[in-house]
Amino acid sequence: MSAEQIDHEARLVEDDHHSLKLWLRLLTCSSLVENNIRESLRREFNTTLPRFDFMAQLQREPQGLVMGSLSKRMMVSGGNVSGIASQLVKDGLISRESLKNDRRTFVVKLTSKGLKTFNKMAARHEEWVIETIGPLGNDNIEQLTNLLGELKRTTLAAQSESNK
Amino acid sequence: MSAEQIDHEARLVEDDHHSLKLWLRLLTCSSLVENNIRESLRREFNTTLPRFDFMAQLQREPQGLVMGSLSKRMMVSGGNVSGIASQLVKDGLISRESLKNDRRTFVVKLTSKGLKTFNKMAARHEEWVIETIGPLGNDNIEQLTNLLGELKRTTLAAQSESNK
DNA sequence: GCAAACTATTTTAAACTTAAAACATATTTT
DNA sequence: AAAATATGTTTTAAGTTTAAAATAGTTTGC
Repeated sequence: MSAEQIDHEARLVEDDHHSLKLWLRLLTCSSLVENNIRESLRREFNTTLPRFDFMAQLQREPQGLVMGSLSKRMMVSGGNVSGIASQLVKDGLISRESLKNDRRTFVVKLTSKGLKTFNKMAARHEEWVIETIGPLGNDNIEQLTNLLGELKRTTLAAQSESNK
Repeated sequence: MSAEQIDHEARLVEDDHHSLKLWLRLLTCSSLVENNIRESLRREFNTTLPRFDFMAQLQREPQGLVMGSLSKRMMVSGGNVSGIASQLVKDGLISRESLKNDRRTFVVKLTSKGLKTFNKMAARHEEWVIETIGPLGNDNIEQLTNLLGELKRTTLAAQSESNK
């Protein structure tokens, strides 16, 4: 393992461009952190990142969210959100009920059990993240956050451009 | 869609910490770019990101790679790599043969058809990435790349720490 | 008022992913 | 030289994810 420390960037050759290098490094970093968190969630709470993410979205919207909105926030397909919701309902962590005025739409909310469970997980989650990212130092963290904010803006702009 | 522009960070509340914010933003950015690339690969070449990634690793190692090494580079399970390899062999894009001295290990290489196919895809891939990330500007790209390099280092360090 | 178009969600079928078990081969120990 | 252990890969079984089709309900245009 230590003999060959390798990852997505390993594919780079000399004349590749900076954008490509940045993209591969971005992918490397987020995979590294993500695999970390994913495994911790499984180990300590026997749950998955998507389920955690789903609950996290609800935690800060006590009035609940509709499925489509969750799909957009989580950036995954509607069918996926639908499946996760079914599981969480079965586990009693969320409620799902249709709206009075539009019976196509469903609103999902954390149950009180769901909220309690989520709070426990969120506390640990933050600890893991701080363990992983914290050593980078506050200045770097802040700079990185700002630059990624720029990247997010330009990426979204490029997307809406191509959807014209 | 434009009415509620939302993503992973939407879960943040005021007193969350900087590390957490950075992690969510990292996830947002890489999901944005990744979904972009993934869809383009499907649309234009009817292939997937894992298959592309697999071939990309081989492209710069003309002498080929063993399965375990690919698994590490791609940061996915061995079984996964094994499945992708089977597909690519079936499509004639890679060859897979066992070593003389150790018949447990398999070396996979791009076939000439595989190389040709990959080169076409890689050229388009780079265009997509440049369209997406390029607008950020060279200075930002370079800074971001460096900072992510730091993050990569500290994350790896944190990991080897916890594996002691 | 009713057909057509649209919207929100779920279901389905196929592909992907994983952890763990199984398999095949190598190396080390006794 | 067995037996035990280690290594590299594949298979398996279960879960996840997606795009597309299906379903259900709503709105619009005539």
